[in-house]
Order: sequence, then C-alpha cells, then structure tokens
Amino acid sequence: MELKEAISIVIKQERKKNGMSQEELAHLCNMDRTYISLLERKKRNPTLDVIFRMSNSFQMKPSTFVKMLEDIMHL
Amino acid sequence: MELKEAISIVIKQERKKNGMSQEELAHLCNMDRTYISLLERKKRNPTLDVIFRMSNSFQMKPSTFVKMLEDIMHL
DNA sequence: TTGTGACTAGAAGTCCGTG
DNA sequence: GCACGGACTTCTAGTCACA
Repeated sequence: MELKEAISIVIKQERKKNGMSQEELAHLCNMDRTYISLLERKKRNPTLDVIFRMSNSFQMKPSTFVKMLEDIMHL
Repeated sequence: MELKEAISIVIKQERKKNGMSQEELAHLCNMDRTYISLLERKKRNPTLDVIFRMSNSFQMKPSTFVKMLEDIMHL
C-alpha cells in the first residue's frame, strides 16, 4: 500500500465523518478546492505542512492522522 | 515555533542520539548528505514521504516522529 | 564534518474552467 | 458536489563543487 493511497483514504473518511464537502474542507485548510481533489485522487505527495493543516481542520493531532496512515499501511 | 524549526531540532537530536554524522544518516535514508543539511538548516518543507523515510532510519514510527514535533511546538 | 550557492528536473499547489 | 483538465507559479527533491 502506497502512502498516497493511505492519505486518500484518511482524507475522504475524515472529511465525510465531519460532513464536509471538498470545498468546505479546502476553505478550512486554506487550500484550493482542486488540491483536495488531487489528494483524494492520489495525484499529489503532500508536504508535512499540508498534513498539519488538514489534521487541524479535522480537529485531530497530526500524529493521530499519521497513526491512521500507519494502520492502513500496516506499519 | 515554525514547523521547519521543529523538524530541524528533531532531526539533529535523533541523529546525535544515534551517534550519526549527516553523511551516515544520509546513507541510511538513501538521501544526499546536503539534503539532510538543508533540513537541519530549515531550508525545506519536506514532503510526508521524506518524513516516513527519515523515521525509518531512526527506527521509529512516523507518528512518533510527528509526536515529537507536536511536543516541541506545544500542540 | 558541515555550510553554502548554484543548479536542473519535476512536483507542489493555485486558478481558471468543463461535464 | 465532484472528477478532470490546462496553464501557471512557487517550491521541493536531489546533486555538485567548494569553503
């Protein structure tokens, strides 16, 4: 399982859990709407900075976000 | 405290804890020595992928690495 | 052993739009 | 509400010679 795939899964999952559209999430993260789409379609390898902003929007710690990635990747 | 600063601190700290030079760490990470130097001098915002590779070289989980960043940044 | 400038290639990330 | 694309700018990845 690739990192990009795990990221895609976690973003979609958390975004929907919070009942947000891509656009709403983008706004919260101070990002472009199409960039969220790119991440969910596994087209980008985000910087750590992006992970921190996304985690914040999901009201979780970045390490929790990363832990979810590890679980999905079986690390 | 900026993310780049926290990254710099953790890398230096863990590298020295393991008694490694930048060159030795670079070799373990499959990276160039000067790139490690760039990170330690806060000249790059690394991708998550880079964080995963570095954590692996320190024999720690990426989430542990990120947790250290949070602690330093008081998050 | 590390800092640094210079560099290229390509990726990150934005902004416009369409179906 | 989202996938997808083109065009674009900014920045990272990665390397080298040299101080």
